[in-house]
Amino acid sequence: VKEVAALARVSTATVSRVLSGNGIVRDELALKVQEAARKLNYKPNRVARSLRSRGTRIIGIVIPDIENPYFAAVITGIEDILLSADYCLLLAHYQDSVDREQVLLETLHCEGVAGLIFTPSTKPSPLYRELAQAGVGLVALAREAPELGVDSVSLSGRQGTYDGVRHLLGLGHRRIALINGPATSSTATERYEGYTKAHQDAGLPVAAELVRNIEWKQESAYRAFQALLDIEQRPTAVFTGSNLLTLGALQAIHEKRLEIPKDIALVGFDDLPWAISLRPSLTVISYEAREMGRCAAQMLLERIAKPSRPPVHREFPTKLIVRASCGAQWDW
Amino acid sequence: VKEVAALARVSTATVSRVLSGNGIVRDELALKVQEAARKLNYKPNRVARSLRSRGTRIIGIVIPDIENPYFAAVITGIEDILLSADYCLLLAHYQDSVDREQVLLETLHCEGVAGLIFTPSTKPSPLYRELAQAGVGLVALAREAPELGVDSVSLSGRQGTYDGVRHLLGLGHRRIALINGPATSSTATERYEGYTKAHQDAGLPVAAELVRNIEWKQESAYRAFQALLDIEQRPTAVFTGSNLLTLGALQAIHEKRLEIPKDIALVGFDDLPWAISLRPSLTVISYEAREMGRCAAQMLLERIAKPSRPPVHREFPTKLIVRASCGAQWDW
DNA sequence: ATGAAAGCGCTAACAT
DNA sequence: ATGTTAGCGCTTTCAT
Repeated sequence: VKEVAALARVSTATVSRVLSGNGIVRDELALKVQEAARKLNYKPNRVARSLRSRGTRIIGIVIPDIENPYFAAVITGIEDILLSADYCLLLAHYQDSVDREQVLLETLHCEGVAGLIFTPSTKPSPLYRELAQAGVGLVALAREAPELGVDSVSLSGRQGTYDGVRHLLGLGHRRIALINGPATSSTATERYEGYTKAHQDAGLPVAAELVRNIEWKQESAYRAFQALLDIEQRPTAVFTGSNLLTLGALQAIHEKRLEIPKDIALVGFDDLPWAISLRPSLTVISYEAREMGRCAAQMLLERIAKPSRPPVHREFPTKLIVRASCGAQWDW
Repeated sequence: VKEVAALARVSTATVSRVLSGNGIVRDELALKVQEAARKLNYKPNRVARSLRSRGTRIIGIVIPDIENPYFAAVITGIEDILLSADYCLLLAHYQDSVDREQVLLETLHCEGVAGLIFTPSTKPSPLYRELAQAGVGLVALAREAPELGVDSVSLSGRQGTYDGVRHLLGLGHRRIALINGPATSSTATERYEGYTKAHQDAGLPVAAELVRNIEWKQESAYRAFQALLDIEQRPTAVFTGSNLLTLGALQAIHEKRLEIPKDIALVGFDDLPWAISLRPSLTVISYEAREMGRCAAQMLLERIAKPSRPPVHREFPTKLIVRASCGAQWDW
């Protein structure tokens, strides 16, 4: 700063005012400062700025699984908004590990992030509350965290599952398997509720043996569905609770040389690029992941600007995209 | 710090020494300090630390496309190493936009990152050089940047493509299409070289009209391959230069009701979870993306520890995984 | 509207 | 081995 100040023949304070956009400076001087800064190729040191002004321009992104294209899309949406607001993104990818989540949250705290967009693991760590109290803006994503009382952006997984299962029911299926995440996961619970409700509304019972709670992993889904295909009264359709689970179920189906949708119909959560390239193409529950990211980012910005605002919630709708795997249409 | 120092009845310097692990302190005192810190729930302010010690513990990750699962896997590998070395990751995802890359690099510079793992767009921005001169450790990933003279971790895309194409050639195919990225991309160039070499080694000519350079996008691949399937002497096989391109080609093939591998055989770059769930399962060129990430992170750590070390390069091998789409085996 | 000066929370250098 | 002190590069009072 000093060099710039010297070159522009002003004080460091003025330089700061010009470059950070705070305070009022005569256009004439401002120009001189900018020119000097350019001439010296001066880049303000953000660390020093953060220290002095007691606040960074860093937002932490806390997510369980970045290899899930869904989260990748969300991140892209977040960037759309936050980068143009001159924030940068600190990635806290905890790889489905609660311990790791804990450690990462502590680091984020130390780094003094201005805000956090987070998808907590099963039960949100108490650290979230601590961060909130420390004045860090929080927005919960995809998984609700009502106990924290923070802004949230979620997905109507219940309705989505309901739509998918009802669609299968409407197609005449009476034994519909549900390959779902762990019972401890709120996401999985939602899916289960939708599944149950669809049966109830149709006046049909749900068969407990057709519901499987497993890890959100392809391999687990593969094994679970293998087993399910071996039971006496094999299901005639399956609803899978996420993209990875769909892939696992698919593996099991192929291995048994079953034909989709003739032998078994399939509807899965999450639409992804490969869903249309599969044969048959996949009937899925789709939603605007990127849009959700944008929304969360926007909320965070507003929260930072107005910390006292009462918490806001927004639920994104899902959409049933009927393709071939459910058997409702013949064109693959 | 002061409060901790007061509670432990030592100086702030001692507190710093204990908590940052530098300097020597009597165990007795160290314990007292740690206890005091815990009691006060004290978290050192990393911003202040960075300012004073002239160096952050932040590493920038510069990548073109986070929605590509390949990059997501690389990031996971990077985390494996860097998080345990107490670094955090600043995500600079430039979404295939050169302008965005530029802006992000500037931000990273201002944030004072200690190092950078980057996959540059076509021609590496001069900012990389600037960063290197400013003492930031650089490791190039996936795309070479020989002009920068920095450490690099790359992939033998040439050999991989060679293997894939030779495999198809060996199966008797003589008209093999190549769906490739833009000619300006070094990745695409490599693929092309492998493709050409395989033909040369087999004493076969390459038909220029079978080679298509397009954007790394599913939609582009779809249209390109649609066109390719309409030409007079239709190709009997196709090699796709990346996962997204494979998906696009698949779409075109399905649309024309062609059967794989009978009507058209397919081998593609990148192995992904869905490759085995497709029918027929995909023959692919595979490689250890996560391992590449680890390697890059390791290199960066070494570079930071020893800035003067001559640049190191490491090329990861690829592996041809023969499944069903190439027609070499009957079991799907 | 501008400048002078203080100080953000730490750690490094120096002194003991 | 520990304490004292200065200062990292900026922004923000407080004067003027």
